[in-house]
Amino acid sequence: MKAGTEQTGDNTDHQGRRRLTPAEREKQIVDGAIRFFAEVGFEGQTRELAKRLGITQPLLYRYFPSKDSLIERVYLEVFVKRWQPGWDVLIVDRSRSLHDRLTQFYREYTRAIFNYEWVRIFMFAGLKGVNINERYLGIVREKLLRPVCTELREMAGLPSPEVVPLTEEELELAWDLHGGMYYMGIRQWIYHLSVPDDLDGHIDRVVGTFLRGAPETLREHFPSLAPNAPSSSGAN
Amino acid sequence: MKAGTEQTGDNTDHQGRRRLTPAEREKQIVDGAIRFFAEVGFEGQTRELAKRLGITQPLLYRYFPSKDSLIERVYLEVFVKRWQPGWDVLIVDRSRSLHDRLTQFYREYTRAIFNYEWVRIFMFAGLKGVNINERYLGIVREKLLRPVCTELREMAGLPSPEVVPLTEEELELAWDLHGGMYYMGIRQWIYHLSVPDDLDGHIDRVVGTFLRGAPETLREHFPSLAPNAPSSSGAN
DNA sequence: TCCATAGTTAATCAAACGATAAATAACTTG
DNA sequence: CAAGTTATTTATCGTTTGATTAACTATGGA
Repeated sequence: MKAGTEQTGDNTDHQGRRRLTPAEREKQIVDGAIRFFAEVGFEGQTRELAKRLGITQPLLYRYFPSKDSLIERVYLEVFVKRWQPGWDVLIVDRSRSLHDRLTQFYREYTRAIFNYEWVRIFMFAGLKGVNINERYLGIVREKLLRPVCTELREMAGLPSPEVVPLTEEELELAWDLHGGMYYMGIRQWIYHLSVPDDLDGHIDRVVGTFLRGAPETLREHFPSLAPNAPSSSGAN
Repeated sequence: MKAGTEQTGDNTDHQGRRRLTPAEREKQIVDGAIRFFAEVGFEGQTRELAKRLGITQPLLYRYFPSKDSLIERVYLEVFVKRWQPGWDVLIVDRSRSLHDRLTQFYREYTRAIFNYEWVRIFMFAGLKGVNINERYLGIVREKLLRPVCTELREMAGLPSPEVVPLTEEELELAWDLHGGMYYMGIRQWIYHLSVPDDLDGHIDRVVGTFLRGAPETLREHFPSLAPNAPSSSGAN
């Protein structure tokens, strides 16, 4: 096994030492880091990352002063600008049925974030206790769940939240809808289970099931506020 | 700062070197390891674990030949015997309403597994790619979701799975119910968000919403099999 | 053709980390 | 209480890992 010429590294042709502009190289490192950390978690080693990128470890430190700063950059890249402004208006557009709106929203939403990198990095961040999750889920609550609850009030013929503030119980019902959807991503990218191949049809059925049941649940939850409310408890 | 007597360790009185029976010590180590790994993940260091246990690091290696074997033991302890046999029969007990059964099941189920250790270790295992998750979720699918789908068929007045096999789409609907529930655990123990304080009431509402909507969804999904089926598409 | 600089090679440091061997002290037994 | 067993500690080894440095190489724009 003793070769006359010492084996040079081995990866990526030695001559292929392409010289990228700093901007290109930085992007390449960040993209590679996203994929790498999504796979192995943030304890992944800089040497291994460099190897996968086909560059040397010291070069990483030419672009990022520390591993932590690189991780910070990964967070930024993955989570920023992931909530599309159009979604805000979509949810509250009463010219369309709530079923239509929610179906379209979740089709776009799942397409936007149901991918290996997003789901896993978000979970790693949560387990690590980074504040990013709470911030992001705060957006989900305010821009999605709260509006959905408002629409459900309307659908159920109940007073608007401006008259009777939303309760935690209502928000929890909306969280349940959202959680059922997101759990698909977890099943797929963390538990390695199969998920619906007809995603659009599935979303349609889930939203349909929810919207068929939720208004009645809400009326039960606000017996005194329901339209033509039975004064006390009404049997099924 | 130079003390005459070298400071001895610092934790748990040096003289407190209690000598436990091997069984006691082993249990103490396993319990501590569960809590420790649930918090920091399996990359947590044996020195830190020992410190928290108030013992020295080499002692760990008297009870477990390697860190991996300790982790293996943690898996065993956390996941074994977590599916209670009574649940199997509860789900299919047609002397009670499906609403009752599912409500009781999820009350017991969440009480059994919605805790810091279970939720986090299960997630860490999933991210690490251990086979344990697939095995456990296989049980969930066969012992919970499939039976639930069978009961939904009955409820919707559709043929039993023995006549018309369950479709993936139906199972996905059941996964959605389950996922919505489990997402509560994730929100609480991984994302550090608040969850319903009235858990029983919440479960009741979620199950109610689901059962109110699912039968109709199923009938839509099997238009030709539905009782008094409208031959083609029926408008809402 | 020149030369600024992207990138490599190689070596190394200090701290962290899994694991081991030898020494020590707590408990048991006769 | 003496003797033996073994739970636990002390000290340490070998490796990994984030981070740094110095010297060298070669790409590609002016």
